[in-house]
Amino acid sequence: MKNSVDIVVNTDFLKAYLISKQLSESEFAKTIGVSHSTVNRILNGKRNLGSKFIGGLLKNFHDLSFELVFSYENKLPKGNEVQSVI
Amino acid sequence: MKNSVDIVVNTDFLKAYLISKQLSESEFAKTIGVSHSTVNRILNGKRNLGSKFIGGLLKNFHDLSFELVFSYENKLPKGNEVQSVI
DNA sequence: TTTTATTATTACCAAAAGGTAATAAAAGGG
DNA sequence: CCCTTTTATTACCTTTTGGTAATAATAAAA
Repeated sequence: MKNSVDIVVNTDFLKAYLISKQLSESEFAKTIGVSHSTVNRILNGKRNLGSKFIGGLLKNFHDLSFELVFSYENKLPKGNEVQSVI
Repeated sequence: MKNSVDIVVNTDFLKAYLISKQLSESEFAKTIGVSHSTVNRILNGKRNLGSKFIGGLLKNFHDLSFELVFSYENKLPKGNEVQSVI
């Protein structure tokens, strides 16, 4: 399989945003229409983004634009990940 | 589960775009970094969008913007879909 | 019309994302 | 400090998405 491009979220930005708006992960999750665990895992880098998260966020937080919150990340084909040198 | 928002693609627009650019589904798939079957299923409404499709498209086709190709769709919680009357 | 190549569709399976519910951690109130 | 409430984390399972490969459909060439 060739190189693909995933969408990733700027977690530091989003965490700061939630703090500035005094929103808990659960409140945020409820607003964008996903479960609190989904939000938690995404903020902690344990899950990639799905269409629900992206859509829910952009649809419900009009002060957050795609460019502001998300970016692209090149994913190498299976088995070609960069290995740790340690 | 509450109402969630999915991202959907304007299939008519995208199909017309591919024709205008003389791109087959396979060529398009290769460019955006997903398999041809993924493209086919999305164009025919048999699959929802994933982050790879969205990211691959926006990253590789700079004349296509998020607003131009995608839109939002409210999904009702499981078991609350609108039933056919027939 | 048969053969070959390209394009589109789908069955099958693997990987990833999402939810529920249980648990842990943190914050307040007494 | 103990009890309660809110918030965050994760184990377990279900649903959805993605790829490969097989098949079907279409087109182009001889």
